[in-house]
Amino acid sequence: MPKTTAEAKEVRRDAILEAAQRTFAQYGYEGATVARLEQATGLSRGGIFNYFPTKDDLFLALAERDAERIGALWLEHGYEDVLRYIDESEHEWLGVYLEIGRRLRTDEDFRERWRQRAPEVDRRLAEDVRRLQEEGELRDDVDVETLGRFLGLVADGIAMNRAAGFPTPPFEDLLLLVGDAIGGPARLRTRPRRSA
Amino acid sequence: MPKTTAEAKEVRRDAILEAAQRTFAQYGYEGATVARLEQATGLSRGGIFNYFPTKDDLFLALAERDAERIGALWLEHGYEDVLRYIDESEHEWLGVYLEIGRRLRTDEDFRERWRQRAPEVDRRLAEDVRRLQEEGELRDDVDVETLGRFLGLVADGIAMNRAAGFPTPPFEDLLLLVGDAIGGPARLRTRPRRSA
Amino acid sequence: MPKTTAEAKEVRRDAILEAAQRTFAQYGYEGATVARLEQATGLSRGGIFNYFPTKDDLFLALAERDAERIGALWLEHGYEDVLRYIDESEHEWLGVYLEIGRRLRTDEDFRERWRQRAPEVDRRLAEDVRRLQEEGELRDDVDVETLGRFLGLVADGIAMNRAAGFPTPPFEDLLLLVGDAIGGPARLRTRPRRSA
Amino acid sequence: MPKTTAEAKEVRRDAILEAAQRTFAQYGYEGATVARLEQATGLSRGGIFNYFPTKDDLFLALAERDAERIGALWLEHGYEDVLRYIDESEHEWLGVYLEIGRRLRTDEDFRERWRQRAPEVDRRLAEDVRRLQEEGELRDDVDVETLGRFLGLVADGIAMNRAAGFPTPPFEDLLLLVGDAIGGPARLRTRPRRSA
DNA sequence: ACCAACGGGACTGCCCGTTATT
DNA sequence: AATAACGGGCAGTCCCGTTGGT
Repeated sequence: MPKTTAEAKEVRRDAILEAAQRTFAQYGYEGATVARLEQATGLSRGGIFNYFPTKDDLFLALAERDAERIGALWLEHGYEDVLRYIDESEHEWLGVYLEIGRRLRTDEDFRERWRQRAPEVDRRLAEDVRRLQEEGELRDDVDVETLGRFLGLVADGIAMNRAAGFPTPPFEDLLLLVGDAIGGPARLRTRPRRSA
Repeated sequence: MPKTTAEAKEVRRDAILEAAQRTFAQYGYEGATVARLEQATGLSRGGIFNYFPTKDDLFLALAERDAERIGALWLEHGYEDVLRYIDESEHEWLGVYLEIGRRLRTDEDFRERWRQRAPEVDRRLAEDVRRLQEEGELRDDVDVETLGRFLGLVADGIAMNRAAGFPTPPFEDLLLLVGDAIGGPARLRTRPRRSA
Repeated sequence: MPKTTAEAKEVRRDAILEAAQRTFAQYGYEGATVARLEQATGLSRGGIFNYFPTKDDLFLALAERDAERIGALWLEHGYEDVLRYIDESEHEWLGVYLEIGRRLRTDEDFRERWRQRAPEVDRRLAEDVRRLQEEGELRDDVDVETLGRFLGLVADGIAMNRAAGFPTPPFEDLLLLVGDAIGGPARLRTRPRRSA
Repeated sequence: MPKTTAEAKEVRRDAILEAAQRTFAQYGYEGATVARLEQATGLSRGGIFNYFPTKDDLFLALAERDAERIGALWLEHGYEDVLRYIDESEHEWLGVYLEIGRRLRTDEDFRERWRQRAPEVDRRLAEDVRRLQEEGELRDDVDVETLGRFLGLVADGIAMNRAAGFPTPPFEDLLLLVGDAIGGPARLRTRPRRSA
């Protein structure tokens, strides 16, 4: 008979993840010392490591959660909402997003663990982009995979700049530019000179 | 009379920077321990710290060098070559590029030191983009600053993906997409359906 | 009225001791972490610490139990059976035996607690050895205390070697050697050259 | 051009070993924390770990040094002097000797590393015992290997008891007993009753 | 009686920068 | 100028024992 119910444990776990999110984002992986994690979570070493055996595991859990969220957002609301989400995100959120890429670069073990993550979402994303192209929403003189990667790349670029505190383009303009980049074949873009 | 001439010293300094470049890129700032820097440079602690009082100073020098290079490339050959340069860059190079952004996010001191860097290049870059727009190379229904930022953002996105080892779009396609995004008002893009 | 009877409690306590025996023997005192004790006993922290307030107390109880057992064996069956018992003992058993000696060396508190243990058995052992000498079973040109200590010393030596996994002499040979070392005055040992 | 000469380095290394010897002996392997090693050596972490990459390596070096010393003593002066050496040894020395056995029991990695130690000495020891037997110094109705193991076993027993602070037999008596145990075939031991 | 969750201390190894030395 | 030795701080993690809870 456990001390608390399973849900309560889940709640606690999420609270830890949430606090860790802020800490990793603000200080980066190495800068997010266990002492800071303790402070952010309000728990002590024993408490935190009861849920995640290692700082690395904690980070990985965080990373997976974020990847899933983004994937779901894309599938349910389309890429525009993903870009908007990233654009509007708190500084804090993006830090972890970028740390994932960073650790993929610099940490071989992490790279391996990440590879073993469920690739289901990725597959469905690719499928979704293909569907868009077939429906004429996307240009067809460029490979659909290329279009998908371009969108991902723009998302990363937004994240990086926002997280670094640099000003990013107004979001509606950004959508316009991206739309013109990937837009469907029929769309003849004779844009009126703007009266600025 | 000094044992080595001033130029010889400069050569040595550059060699250190070059070796450090690889190390920082591969392991990230924290992962690039002084021991690894020793190994990469072939020098010993004393040798390195003789030229750069601190690991942090070494990194800052590296970052500034890179920023200048990119700026010069843009001014001399245009944004397309910048994108191409980044796209073709060795994995190693990009690491440092991204570490700069990261430290801007997570390290307040670094942020401050970076801010004091010569903003001259940035000003000239902005001016260059404005010129392009006036010459009709860029669309005019969107603010010129927005266009510049969009380009920067795409560059960052490319860097991030290439550095993480993800596949990036074929470069010519990428140029096409970006061109369509920011291209001039006269350019009516009636693209032929491709026969795939 | 208690949920379990006093005997049941004793049974449980013994089960814990038994499991702890294996764990201490295999990993040594420090290596026998509470986590491993949990696993070995099948209980949880609460369960264990309910019977023994401290890991240290658990070990002390174990040590005392063993000392008593050895003492009883000696008194009831003589030193030869003690040597045989040690020689035949499982690797696991001996570990604790040796850990006692070790902690006597390195841990002052333990030394003090051990000293307060009942010295009754020791006294009776000494008496038994004296009796043997008086009956002519032991040589009399050497102090009886010396003989007792020699036997103890051999026992320890056997334990140490067996526990370390080193091969020990065949037991019957061992008895022969020890017998010749301590044997009575009348026994003239004209040993035939063996035909090897 | 190194900071110090090679000999000076060796001297320093030995000084560390000497200090570590005391610390390991007094507190045992786990109890000999790096902090205590720092205090005993008068060096700091950086200093110690410059000579031995790991606490474990330090201990292993110590263990090997001791094993060699004992082996050399046996080969040059015979087993009697080995027993005497152990018997007269400082409490401090023996601790390490016993810790070796202990770690052989409880630490698999250590066991493996120890196995890779040069077995040359062991071979020569075995040879030496065989020679003694052939010269009639040892009894021949017992396998020579058994005799060697018996001696080792007695040595361990002495070490254990002395290190634990227990009184051991007077050394001359001990030699007498051991001599009678392993002594040559011709020696008829009709011992006179002593006049106590 | 027993359990999981948690607190907090301590250990080893690493890491950066300084210092004696050549 | 360059080296290797060294100092000292600190991070992650393990570990023991306690506490809230059933």
